[in-house]
Amino acid sequence: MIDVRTLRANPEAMRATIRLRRVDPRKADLDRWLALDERRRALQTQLDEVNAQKKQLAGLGRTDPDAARAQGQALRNRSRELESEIARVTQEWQAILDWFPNWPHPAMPPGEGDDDNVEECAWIPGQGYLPAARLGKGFHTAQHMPQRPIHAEDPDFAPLHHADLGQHLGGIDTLQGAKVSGSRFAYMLGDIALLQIAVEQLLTGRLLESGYMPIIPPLLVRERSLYGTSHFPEGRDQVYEIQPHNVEEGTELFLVGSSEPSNFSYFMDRTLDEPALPIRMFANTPCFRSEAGSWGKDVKGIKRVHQFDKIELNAVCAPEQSEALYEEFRTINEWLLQRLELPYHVVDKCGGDAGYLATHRQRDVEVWLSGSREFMEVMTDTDTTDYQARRLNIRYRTADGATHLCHTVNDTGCALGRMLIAILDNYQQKDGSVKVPEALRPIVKKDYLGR
RNA sequence: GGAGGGGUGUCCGAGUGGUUGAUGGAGCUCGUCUCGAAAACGAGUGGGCCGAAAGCCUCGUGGGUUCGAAUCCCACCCCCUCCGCCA
Repeated sequence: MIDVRTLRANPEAMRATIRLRRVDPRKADLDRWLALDERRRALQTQLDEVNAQKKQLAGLGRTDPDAARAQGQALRNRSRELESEIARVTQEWQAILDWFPNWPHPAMPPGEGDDDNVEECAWIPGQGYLPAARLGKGFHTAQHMPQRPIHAEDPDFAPLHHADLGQHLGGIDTLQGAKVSGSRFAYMLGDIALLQIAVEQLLTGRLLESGYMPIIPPLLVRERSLYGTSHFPEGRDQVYEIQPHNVEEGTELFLVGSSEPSNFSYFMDRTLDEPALPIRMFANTPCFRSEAGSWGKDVKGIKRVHQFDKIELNAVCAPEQSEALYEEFRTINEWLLQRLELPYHVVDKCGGDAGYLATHRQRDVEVWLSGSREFMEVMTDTDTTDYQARRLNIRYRTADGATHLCHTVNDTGCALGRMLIAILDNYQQKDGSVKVPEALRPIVKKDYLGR
């Protein structure tokens, strides 16, 4: 949610922002909102006056109740009319306000979709960063990326899709997953499951060294948490809604699609002391997504499934700290991919492709699948400034006693299922085996899977 | 699942219809005292809305009764205790 005072002062800037972010103008109906806002304030002023009179009468009522009663009834009726009218106006006012996006970073690239994202950097194992002159828009650097499985000892073979490779190795079973839970569910077994555990330990170790606080949060949350992080109302169809029959009547919970709402909600309605900031934390949790409307897309394998594990990085901080944390998260993302020796590029997301409404600025880290010759999103780094903190009511207190809204920054530390895809794809060998990345061998304790 | 108790400011804790946004204590801030600190004493100290001021809202949330609600009524949310069940 954005600050209504800033909005009132800059309606044309919001009109431009709605265009930049490609928000449906019927939902983010600025003109309607401005009219409602004016109406709302006028009504509130009237109500304040009536309330002030009521208060005066209440004082009179102590000495002369009959006189107070005579005048009071009319005032009460008037205040009720005003209250119900304000409630009606506020409901619509709020419903529109919910659809206004965060103010974008001045450098957020314009554009409609992923072809308009701007490449910040690209890295290839053994080569390092590509020169800036080779960067472009969208998937521009794909042409410079390896076109054969990069870690294959003999790259002269037709690479396998990760689903086939996983099945061949006996470590990914989508058929039994579908039998047990339906399509888009999978079992991961044995060495491939171990591979995931190894990635978890690699990253977790790094985060602990850097002082990140581990957090194990609830994964079933109330509506307010998802509304607070702005996953609602826009992404409501992407989560599972739980209506339990075996517990208390009327309980309504949602399975989180990311631990971000759970993690930030820990700080909901709290006022933190400034010296405690920034608070950096990470959670390794399952994530549940209904992916409604994506039928037919990426149906093979585990790229798009209803349940996957993810290490999430979150920070609650003071306003002047959020940009630095946004960069810090990127360095951790790059560190992991470089340790795993996976090629990738980082893109600055354009207005039309920059995730949820809370986004002030966002970048994606996309790993290159040298076998499949495509980029795949594995991490998203987002600075939401005070947008989420305002809805969640997360504040901090400065030394002079004043309270201000915090900023929140969040990043995918690692989408584990997709990282497995990247490893399988890039490390596959001619004989159908998969080389284990150096950094994971201490835990996997094998040089190859399937040999 | 059964039975009971309770939600008040940063915290503890009064208040059961009339200047109570709220007694008191702790904490915190400032001042006096002190070489300095502690102690003592004095003053201050929740959040939000509306350009400022005035004013209004806020005692878990929402409704209701009343001239007037923290206080009475209803619904919901949450917490605690005992029993049951369970990892």
